[in-house]
Amino acid sequence: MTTHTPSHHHPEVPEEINGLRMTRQRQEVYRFLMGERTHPTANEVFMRIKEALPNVSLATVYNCLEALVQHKIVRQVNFDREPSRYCPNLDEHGHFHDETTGTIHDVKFKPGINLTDILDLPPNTVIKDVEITLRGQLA
Amino acid sequence: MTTHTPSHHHPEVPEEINGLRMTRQRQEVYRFLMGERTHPTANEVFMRIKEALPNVSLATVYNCLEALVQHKIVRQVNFDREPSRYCPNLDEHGHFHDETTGTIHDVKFKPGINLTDILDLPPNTVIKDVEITLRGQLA
DNA sequence: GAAAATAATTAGAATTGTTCTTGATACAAT
DNA sequence: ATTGTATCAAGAACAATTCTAATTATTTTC
Repeated sequence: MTTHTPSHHHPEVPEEINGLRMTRQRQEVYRFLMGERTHPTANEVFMRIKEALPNVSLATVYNCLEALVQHKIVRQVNFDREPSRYCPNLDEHGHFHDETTGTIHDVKFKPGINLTDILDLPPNTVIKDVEITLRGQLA
Repeated sequence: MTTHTPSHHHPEVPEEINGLRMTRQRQEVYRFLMGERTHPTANEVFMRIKEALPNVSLATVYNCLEALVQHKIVRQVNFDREPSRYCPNLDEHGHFHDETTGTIHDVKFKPGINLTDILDLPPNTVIKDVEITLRGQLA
């Protein structure tokens, strides 16, 4: 028996994350995203992991990304109507879209800031998710 | 000559707003949006103004909306990958998407709050546009 | 005011990002 | 091993939007 049996070795990526079975395809998607600060699109992920997994399909990349997002392993980020991008940073943060270079930067909140402190929300509002996107340029 | 000549009457909607010629179609789109608090989609605008303008096309609605957005007469709002919605409120504000009812509410900032006060932006950043969207429920 | 130039509109085709369908594979549980 | 369940691949389908080409309105120029 020359092939690895998952339970008999020490993998780079755990077999399961947040209850999601980490198949080979999901591992590749996950590993690539973790090493990226560029917020790649599904297609960019696809192009990249094809190097390691030549038979992977774009549909599978979409499936993997959806699974990772649903299990809160990565975040999906949308800018206007552009293709969705994916972000390994799970901390609460916003995104700054630099118009001149087209790059996207994570934006942290200043310490001690609470969204509900600054927004005039109706009472008894349960916020499940916040998305803050900024567009502009680095002068 | 029984038809109106634009320069001879007092229209409900001015002939021009922010340098944009207000054609009949644009007027209908604009007037409908101004009376709506529901952030309609392009298709909803289309369905509605067809009542007044039966020959209007969806492409025209898209053209009108784009023109109105580009001239800063209305705002385009995107929620995840859902169809774009359009908002007549030009004040800086966010949007709360109530998951239970599917409705969208404008969210004001508390007075005196400046986005740059709470975000840890890189120096020399010129912000052209901010989008804040919240998802959750009114418990 | 007519003619020419420009802009807006329409209908439908095309495009794009994403999702769905189907059959094949892999994996897990019995 | 056998059955059941999950995942995957390939390509078709889909939905929102944009584009194309032809037509109609409006503005400008004479």
